[in-house]
Amino acid sequence: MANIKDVAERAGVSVATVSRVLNGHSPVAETRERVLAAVRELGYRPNNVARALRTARTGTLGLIIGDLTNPFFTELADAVEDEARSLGYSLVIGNAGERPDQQDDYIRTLLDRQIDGLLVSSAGTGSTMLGEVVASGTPLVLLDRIVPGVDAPCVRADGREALTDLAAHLAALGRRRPAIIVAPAGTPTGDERLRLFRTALAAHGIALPDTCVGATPDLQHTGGRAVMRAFLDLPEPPDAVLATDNLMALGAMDELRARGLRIPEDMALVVYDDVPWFRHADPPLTVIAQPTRELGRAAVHTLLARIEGRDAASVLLPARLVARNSCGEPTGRRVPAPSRAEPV
Amino acid sequence: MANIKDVAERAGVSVATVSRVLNGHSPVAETRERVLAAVRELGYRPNNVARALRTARTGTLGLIIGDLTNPFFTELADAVEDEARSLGYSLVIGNAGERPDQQDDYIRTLLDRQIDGLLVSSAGTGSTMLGEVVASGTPLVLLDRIVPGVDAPCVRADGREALTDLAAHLAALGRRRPAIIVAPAGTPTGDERLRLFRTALAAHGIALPDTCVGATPDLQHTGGRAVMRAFLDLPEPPDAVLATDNLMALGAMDELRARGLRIPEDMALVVYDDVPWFRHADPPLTVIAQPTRELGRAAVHTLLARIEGRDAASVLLPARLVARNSCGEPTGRRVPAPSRAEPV
DNA sequence: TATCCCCGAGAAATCGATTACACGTCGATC
DNA sequence: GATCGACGTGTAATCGATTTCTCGGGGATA
Repeated sequence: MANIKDVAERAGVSVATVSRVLNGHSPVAETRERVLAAVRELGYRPNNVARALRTARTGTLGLIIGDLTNPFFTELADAVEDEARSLGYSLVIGNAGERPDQQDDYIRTLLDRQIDGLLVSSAGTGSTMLGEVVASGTPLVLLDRIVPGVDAPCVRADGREALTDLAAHLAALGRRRPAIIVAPAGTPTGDERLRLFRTALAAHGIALPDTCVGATPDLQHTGGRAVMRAFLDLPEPPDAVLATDNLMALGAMDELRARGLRIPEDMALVVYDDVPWFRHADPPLTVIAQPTRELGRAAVHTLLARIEGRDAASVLLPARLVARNSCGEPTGRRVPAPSRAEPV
Repeated sequence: MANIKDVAERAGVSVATVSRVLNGHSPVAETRERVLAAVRELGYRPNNVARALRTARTGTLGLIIGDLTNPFFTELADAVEDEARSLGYSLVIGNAGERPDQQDDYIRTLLDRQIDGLLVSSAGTGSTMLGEVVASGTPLVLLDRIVPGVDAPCVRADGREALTDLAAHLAALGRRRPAIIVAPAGTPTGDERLRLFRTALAAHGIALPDTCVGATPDLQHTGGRAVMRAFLDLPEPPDAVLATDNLMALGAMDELRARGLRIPEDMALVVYDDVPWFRHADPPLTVIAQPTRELGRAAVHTLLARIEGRDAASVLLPARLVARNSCGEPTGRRVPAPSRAEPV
């Protein structure tokens, strides 16, 4: 592979001139043409490793996501990638697999590769490396998940409005015994969703007793299924369930089907996160949709602000209720906002 | 951030010694301990950019996938990532978004970053950069998709056996008018699946007329829906459809539902690629499952072989039919092989 | 006791770019 | 016509590691 020296020789100039031409620093017509011709003829492409060493900028952002096989994170990663790319950065995606140790491992790797900034959807709250990232001065932005004690802006969705709408929706449909499937207590995201849901229900005089709060240690579908099983075995089972993650919802649906129970007749189901196939499910699922792509975009901008030394605050974007048919509602309407047709 | 010079000073040795200790080249007890202590105290971590410049090895592999939001590719990427990671490499994932120009862009970026090797699930066959990769000497392995004219080993699944089983399965269930939804003619993967399916059906005396071959220009669910619509408008609609991609299957299912048609009573449906939620669909879908994780693993090994200068041949792993209920089959059996319980 | 070898460790070259500094040339100004 | 500035370009330092070459000292052998 040709290097800058080869180009310089071929063009009959010094390496400094080549560098200046290529970076648009000061050169003029004649020399410029000779250099560009040499570049073309040799198929020269600058070595980014060398450039990064000298400039201390790699043009690479890191993204750690909770789980590569979770469609919510995938869409998020896709959005981040798009935005980073359009701004001239490339992206290294690290998959934490929902394991804090693997996450720390990955953060270490990315730090060693001298990325310019890091986005993290943290798996759990026990990451020791996050503190080190902040200490090392590498710009850091949290995405989707807060981590207590880590001093970095966080870009995420606010479920208050959507959960308020959901409570109204359920109340209007006569559901009086709601339940929720969440991450274990102590998980900030789970705790918050539980709290907001409970508050929103209270406004309609509906209680959310502790027996109707099911925590899953894993955030997987097996956990969701186990919780649904426990709900159904209750003396007075709930008549509506909010699954706070798409995988847990899958498990819950399996348990319902296994017992021959139908959605929404026997049980209303609402899912957090709008995974593409939910709208094609039978019945189409009522969901709380996070503004995934906007989150990704905002996260990149926030991170770039930090990288460029501007300060950047946390961002909170509203999630919204998308009412389909899994609570008994006629199709294609948003509640309680004015109806809005949804293309299928 | 501390550098090797700081460590050397603190330990009272030269930078060369530090490097040797850290790379295990020739160290001895006493000096070694001093160096390690200094490393610990300063929190030193080697700068990989500098190391890469000197050694011409970045310890990074590139992976270009067709579409980040397609669960098949996600699972593949996850598998590749796992394997690469366990072998001490990190992975940069590039998302081609099924667009050859974006793919070329990405390949360029990765090449500039001096990755040690590249895995590509090519979007289309029109990539001009793939030739350049080969020419540049960067080790290249194709994954899942062949690209004619590119001289590199390819790791992918072989559908012959599965499609043979599928033909037998459909014949046994009395389906006589099968159809297929494929990528447009000229797409190697699509052409091959069509050819193999047709041959397999012929062995049972079943024809696959051209009217029952529907090509979708996009590989998305809208295309799948359009093709299914055309099939259903035929004077004699098919009684079984093979969708050769999970997204196209989604669209096909939408069209069936919109017409009030049921699976499998009114139409048998089989899908290429076993996306996790297919087994939770209603009815659970009969699929042709590719050995995704094995493909990812094999691809990494093949690429490493190339990187280390050993030669490496193409790899072909068998896909298999997983019969669930979408053709009318009782649940949980593989056909025609002996039945095998499948955990749900 | 003298010679040779081996081994550990330092000095310096190196990877390929960017960039501070210095220098020469040219036109403009007084 | 001499001086100054601006401008274009070359020389060389630099980024942080690895690695070659070299040297000094200690142990073994004759």
